[in-house]
Amino acid sequence: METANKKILLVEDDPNFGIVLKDYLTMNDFDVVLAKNGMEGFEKFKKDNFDVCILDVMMPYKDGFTLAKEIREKNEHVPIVFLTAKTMKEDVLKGYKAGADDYLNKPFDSEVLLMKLKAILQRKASNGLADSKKFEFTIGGFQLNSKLRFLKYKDEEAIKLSPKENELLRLLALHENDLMPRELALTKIWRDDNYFTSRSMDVYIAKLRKYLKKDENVEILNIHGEGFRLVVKTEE
Amino acid sequence: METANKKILLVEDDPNFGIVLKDYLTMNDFDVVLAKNGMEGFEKFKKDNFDVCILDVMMPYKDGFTLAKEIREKNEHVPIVFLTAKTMKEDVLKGYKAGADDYLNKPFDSEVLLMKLKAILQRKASNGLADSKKFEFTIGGFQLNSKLRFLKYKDEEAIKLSPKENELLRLLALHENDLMPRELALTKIWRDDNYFTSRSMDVYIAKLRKYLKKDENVEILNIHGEGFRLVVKTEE
DNA sequence: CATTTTTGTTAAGGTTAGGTTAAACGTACA
DNA sequence: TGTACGTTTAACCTAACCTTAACAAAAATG
Repeated sequence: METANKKILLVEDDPNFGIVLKDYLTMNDFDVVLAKNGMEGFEKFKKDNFDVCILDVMMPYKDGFTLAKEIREKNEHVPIVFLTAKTMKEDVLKGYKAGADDYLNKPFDSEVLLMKLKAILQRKASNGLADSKKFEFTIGGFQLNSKLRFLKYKDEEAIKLSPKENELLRLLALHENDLMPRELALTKIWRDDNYFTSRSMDVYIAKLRKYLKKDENVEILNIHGEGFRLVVKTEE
Repeated sequence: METANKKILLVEDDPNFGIVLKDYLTMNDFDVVLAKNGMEGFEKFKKDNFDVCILDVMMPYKDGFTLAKEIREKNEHVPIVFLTAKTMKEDVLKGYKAGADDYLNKPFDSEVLLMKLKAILQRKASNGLADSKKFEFTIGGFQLNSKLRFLKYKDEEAIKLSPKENELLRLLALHENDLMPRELALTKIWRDDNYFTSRSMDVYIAKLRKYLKKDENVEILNIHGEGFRLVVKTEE
């Protein structure tokens, strides 16, 4: 499981409802930042990294849609959920156009909100869009702890990873089953993209392959000229 | 002509409702393929490329969630909208887990559905999934993943494609059943149009034909002096 | 129907990217 | 000053990729 709580930006102008909802979410292990209007919401958004934004539609100074558009300009992927007083078709369309991920009509069942949040976060996570804060990975029969830099296969003793081994495997894991471009690793880990750093990376790929050999369902494939792909075969 | 209608796969077991909804969507400039159950829906999905899938949740043989999972295995990105009879919390969560993009409760306002579809298509489009970023194709019994550069026939092991093979097949797929002008491939892929590049392209056409031989309903036809045409015969 | 042009196909050749191992290098630290 | 560790560089080899050549077949041309 993930250790760090997910961060939510909640923008709601009704102070009573805002505080109740904030407390409810906090009780359910979210870190909540509450803003009283669109203006304040945008300021707070810029100053932090949020996993989800929950925006009331009807607000003074800056309504939810306008705020959503501004947020989208800063961050293309952060999930946005709208809260609205009643179902108005125009609002629904407007919301989706502003880049909404979901929609809730007030009054709503708080449990439904919770489930939607969980589902959205899970979807984003599995889509690989998050996260610079992810340190623990399951790779087939392996457990990678990227903070403590070790790789453990089933019940065997953990293998210690060097910084480069660790970062490279972590990048691959973040892109599991997808392309991890050569250039990405070189710029992120080696901070330079030339012939020698590239060869160095190949050496590390070889090392990782050696470690991962223990599980035949895990392998690092090369996509010629593009990069590498960490594949985990899921047998039936 | 890039104004081709968007293609929808509609899977709905109630024949009356299915036909009415299909007609309504057709009237609104969508191309709709209707399937009566999950089984049939999956068959039809495999045989074509859709822009959106609308799935009823409650269906005989194969329910909407199972179908959604199967669709996700073939295509990671196609938007999926669920139709469900009533709001059941478990279903909402299950749906999002299966990779839903949206959710509608029956009975629903048909205009709302239209708007959601438009919004979803727009969102996908603005997220850069236009022509230039489309990389998953169904070609008869084949699945082409143009990002990861592989071609998979049914459940056989994926064939790796070289960059040129991949781009060429992708261009052909983008013009499925239509002319893909020689000159287009040469300028887009080879960046030069002369005798030698043209011969090189012919070599690649031969390679692709060899791969595609596995499915006798798929072939690359030559249009003398013009270009090539990727044809997928749909029997029945 | 002979000739030219275009396409189909296979194979050889050259070039570059990647796989792997080992030695060299650098730095921290005992 | 040496040893331990992480990293880079070198070296050698294989695999992947693309082009070119060569010849055959098909289609257009006059």
